[in-house]
Amino acid sequence: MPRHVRPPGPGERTRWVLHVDLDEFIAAVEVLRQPELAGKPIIVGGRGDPTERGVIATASYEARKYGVGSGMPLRTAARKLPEDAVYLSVDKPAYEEASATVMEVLRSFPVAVEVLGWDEAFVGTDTDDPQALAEEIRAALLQRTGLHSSVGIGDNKLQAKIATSFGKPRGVGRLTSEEWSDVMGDRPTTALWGIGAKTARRLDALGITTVRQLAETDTQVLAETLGPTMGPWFRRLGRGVDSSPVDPTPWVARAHGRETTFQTDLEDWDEVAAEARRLAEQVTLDIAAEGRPAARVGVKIRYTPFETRQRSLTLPEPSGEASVIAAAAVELIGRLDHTRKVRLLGVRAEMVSPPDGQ
DNA sequence: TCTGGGGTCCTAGGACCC
DNA sequence: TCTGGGGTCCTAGGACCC
Repeated sequence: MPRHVRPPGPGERTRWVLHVDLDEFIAAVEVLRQPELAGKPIIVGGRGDPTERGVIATASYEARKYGVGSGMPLRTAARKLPEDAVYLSVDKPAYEEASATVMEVLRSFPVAVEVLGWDEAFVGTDTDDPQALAEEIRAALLQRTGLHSSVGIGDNKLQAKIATSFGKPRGVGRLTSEEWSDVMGDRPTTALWGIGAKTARRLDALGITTVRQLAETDTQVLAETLGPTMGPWFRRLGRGVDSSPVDPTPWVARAHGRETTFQTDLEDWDEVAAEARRLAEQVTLDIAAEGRPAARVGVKIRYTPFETRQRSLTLPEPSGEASVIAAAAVELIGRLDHTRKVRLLGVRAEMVSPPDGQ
């Protein structure tokens, strides 16, 4: 396979970037385990009970025909879907295992692999035939995991990521600097990876609605209105420019958190504090597994009516003790508005930086 | 009876020090 | 009696992503 040359080293820019994205990953893993579900509308999310509070993690393509998708409340989805729809709870270990195999397959190619999540990764390569490599990767993934995927080809990560959507499902899309302006120019700014609804609204206020307008806006103006870092970065997004290399360095967690949504709102703040202690213990187990103590502790509260608040503090000294983390969480709970009802509670711990060399 | 759970990164503003 | 300006740390909050 001479055209794939050699694996690029860490931090090295490659000629091509491929973005590999598994199709309906979570639903597809469930079908592998229960083949009789194939072809049915499948919803994975929450505890698998559409009468409970919870949202969709993944909907199968069959289910998406009914207008449901990721992030939609399960109760809303249940109203749109037919009787024979299947609701499943989230089985994290199963997806982690499937994901590990997927990444193993990618790493078996002479490329740099940067993992983005359970079901997607960037691949950096100097091959002279990215299309062939993309097809080879798709075939290898299907053969070795039974899972279908889509691949985007670009000159950089930003382009490759967007290109994948042009290939979905089960195909290969392409978006390079040469095509950027023609393909992306008239699209709304939200078509860019990194611009969501809130930022789009702020850009709108500046008279910027399309990718082309964003690309042509003066850097100074963007820096002044959107911040010295974000402003210029948004402009680069608009131009399809992204110089960040595919980084194969293993991911190191900065923080761990646990949160729960209560099926009925909590009004008793003693119960909220008790729940915070319970979550703090789970977080302590998570960070103990990393082998690094917590430097900061935070809590997140979602009230009813829907409103989110966060509080955090720096510990006097880093600690991996459940009692210390729990006490900090309870202290932070004390700073919140106890006249309100609680629908969600989260506790998180930011860990000290890993020893040297990241 | 809408609106999860896991994260990352950036910014504004105050405190504090020199 | 007046009180600038730079640097750093901390808290709160927000945006975004999968």
